[in-house]
Amino acid sequence: MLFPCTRGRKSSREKILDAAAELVGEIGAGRLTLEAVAEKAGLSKGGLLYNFPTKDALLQAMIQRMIDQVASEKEALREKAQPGPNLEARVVTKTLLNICCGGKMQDMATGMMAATAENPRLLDPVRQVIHTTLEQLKATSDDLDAALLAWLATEGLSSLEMHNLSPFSDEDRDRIVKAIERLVTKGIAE
Amino acid sequence: MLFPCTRGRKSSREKILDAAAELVGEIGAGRLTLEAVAEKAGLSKGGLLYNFPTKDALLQAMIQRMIDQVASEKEALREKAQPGPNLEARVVTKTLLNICCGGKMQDMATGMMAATAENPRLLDPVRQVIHTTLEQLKATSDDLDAALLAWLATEGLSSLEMHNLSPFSDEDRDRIVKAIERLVTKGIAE
DNA sequence: GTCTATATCAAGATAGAC
DNA sequence: GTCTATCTTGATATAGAC
Repeated sequence: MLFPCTRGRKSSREKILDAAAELVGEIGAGRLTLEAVAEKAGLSKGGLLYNFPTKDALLQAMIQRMIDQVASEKEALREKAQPGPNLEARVVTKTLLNICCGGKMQDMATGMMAATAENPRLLDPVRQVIHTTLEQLKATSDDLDAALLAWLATEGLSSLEMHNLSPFSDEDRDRIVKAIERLVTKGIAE
Repeated sequence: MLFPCTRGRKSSREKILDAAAELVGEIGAGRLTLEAVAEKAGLSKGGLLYNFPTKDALLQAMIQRMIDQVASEKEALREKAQPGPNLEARVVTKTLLNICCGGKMQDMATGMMAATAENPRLLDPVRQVIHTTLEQLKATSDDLDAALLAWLATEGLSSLEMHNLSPFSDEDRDRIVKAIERLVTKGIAE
């Protein structure tokens, strides 16, 4: 996804995407209205619609930004990754745990939910990413079972956190993250 | 959730809930309209609103029915479960794999998505169930790490399938289910 | 590039007939 | 208990001024 070179301070585009992501978390995906987004971004409805001609365009951009963020986090982690077994799986799980679940970047969640609600086909690019991830895991894992389970457990945790359904305390979560690491390096017991 | 004793053929209520669940899968949660539900259920909008005075009431009933289905499937499986380690975790994962992911009962998914989109607070009862599940796992698991990971992996798979994001073939899925079973009985390797 | 104003439309909900 | 209007609201999108 290309867009004009906007060095310096945040472009309207970015401000709008930020506002939209926050809003979904606050009021729910189904209640995301262009007017509310415009207000939160400090813009009028007309100004918003100059940047994103339709609501679908806005949602699509939210999804794409999320995908790009995940991809770049993944690249960064791949640089620093220790060699060893199930490398790809370790990178994938750590990426998800860093971006989606843990931090402030719950845009991921919210963007996806908004898109799903509005138009399931907007998730097609995500489908593509997930498909590719599976291919890579299959091609490179030393212990595929452990790799898949670690990946799925991460997706599970991330999914619960997305929907604000996570029952885990900080200590619980810490324990889980460590267990996932252990699983992906040591495998399932005989 | 109590409702009138309606032996014999399906009550309007049930037909409406079925229709709503199917519709969400077909057209997306955000496009679930009362009119569409009414039509699919073979009713008019007025007739629908007699049974469920508001859209929230309809969504709430969808959620509750889903919770009840999961609970009763869980009870059934608990009866038949083999004694052994991590029993609760085995019951929980098998329940999820049977109900949510595998079969025809994708109501679960769809109901949840519709509710999330419309009003995140409608998921409160689900939050309660998940919280209780965690408590039970903590109280009864022989190997809590393995129990939690198996549960989360199941949630992850179920979440992908919910959103139609699963990249797994039937063989893949079979392999994963077996791996989850192995994890929950054998644990993580040392 | 952003604003105001407005057209258009569809959705949820109500009232009252049958 | 279900139907057919009808009301009301609010959301997307357009047109054209600044």
